[in-house]
Amino acid sequence: MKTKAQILQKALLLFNEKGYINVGVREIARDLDISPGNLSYHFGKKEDILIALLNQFRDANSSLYEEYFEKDATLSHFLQLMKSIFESQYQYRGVFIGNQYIQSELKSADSFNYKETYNNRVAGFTRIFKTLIEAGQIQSTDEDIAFLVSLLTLIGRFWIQEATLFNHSPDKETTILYYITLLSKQLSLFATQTGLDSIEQFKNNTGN
Amino acid sequence: MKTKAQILQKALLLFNEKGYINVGVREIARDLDISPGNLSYHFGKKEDILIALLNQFRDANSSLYEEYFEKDATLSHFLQLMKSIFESQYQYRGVFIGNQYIQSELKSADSFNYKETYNNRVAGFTRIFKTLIEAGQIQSTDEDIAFLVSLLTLIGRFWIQEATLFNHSPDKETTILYYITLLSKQLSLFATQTGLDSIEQFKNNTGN
DNA sequence: GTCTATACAAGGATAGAC
DNA sequence: GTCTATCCTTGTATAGAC
Repeated sequence: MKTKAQILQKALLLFNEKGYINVGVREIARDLDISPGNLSYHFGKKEDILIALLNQFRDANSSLYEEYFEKDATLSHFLQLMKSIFESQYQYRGVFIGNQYIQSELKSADSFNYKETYNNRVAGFTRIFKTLIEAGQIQSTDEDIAFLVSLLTLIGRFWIQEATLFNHSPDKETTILYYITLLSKQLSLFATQTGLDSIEQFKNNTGN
Repeated sequence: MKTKAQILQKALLLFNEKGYINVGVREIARDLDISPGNLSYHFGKKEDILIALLNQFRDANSSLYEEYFEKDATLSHFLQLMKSIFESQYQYRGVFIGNQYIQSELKSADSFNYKETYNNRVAGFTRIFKTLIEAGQIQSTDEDIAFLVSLLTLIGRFWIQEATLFNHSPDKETTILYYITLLSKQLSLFATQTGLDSIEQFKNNTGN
């Protein structure tokens, strides 16, 4: 295998293990028994390695999309497509998890426990939805609640990253409104008539 | 204001502007006209600043939750809560956007255009959903499609981060299944009977 | 074209003086 | 509490061998 390909392979392996931030160029070179200078020759900057991996990932995805479009348009095929993409993402997870440095260094330290924070949030949301059901605002089974909670924790944690990364809008208000509207829409799918009225009321209040 | 508080304030300002990775401790010290050593005295490691900011953020949120629980359980109040939380997150965005280093350094370089990738993904998903409607698999308005696309792009981009950060499961298959189930559930909310059958078929296939 | 050796700048962290 | 001086590591660039 060419040196360039070897570098990419080893780099991805290490990124997946330790996170992009925690992998040094010297470490990659040492593991491959080449000099750091050689690495510089093939990839000028460390980030060029990241870009090359991102492009590899994107190319792999393109093939998956092409395969999909050759089949019938069914939800089954679509879910198969998504599953393939997710597997591909898992393979390249090191390049997506930019803040894995947080995970690796803070996780063990009891300074800030992400797992615990996550569990607390899930518990909090679950409690909120149960009372919303009791109050006749939404109508849903326990399974629905679990689903809603999963979705809301994910949106609640990562909307800000999406907004920044893809630069939805430079304006704070517009950005937040976009994601709150997303939430409203999702909640309305499970809302009773009373709940729908309440959502409308919220929209009118914030419209002012 | 105490030096410690000043450091936190200035650090957050800089993190929000340039991203955690791109802010050096020397820079924070210089902006405050104190020595790097003094900064080290108050926060042993750079990450200790991050942790302190995360704790500040968490405390601010706790108050918001408490306020919410004092009110009636309505969707309007819940959405108000979420809006407040989002505003708080926006204020602390620098500590959440771990991979802002990607944004700031790759965005201008035409090496990997995130914005373009995002737009392509949105266009691709929109196309897919339109054909799924034509095929009688889902039933939804244009607004519904836009909503579904927004949600799917967010999930599709950040599920891997959530899974890693919160350590849902150490097992690849279980993790992917969890998020694919989430997608299935979301799609089923807009699926026709034919579509629901197709989703069932997918589940049976992957169950083997 | 490919690679090694080496130099340099910048950043995080620490010891010790005041 | 605060500062200076210093150490070590990391990313990056380049001269020169093959």
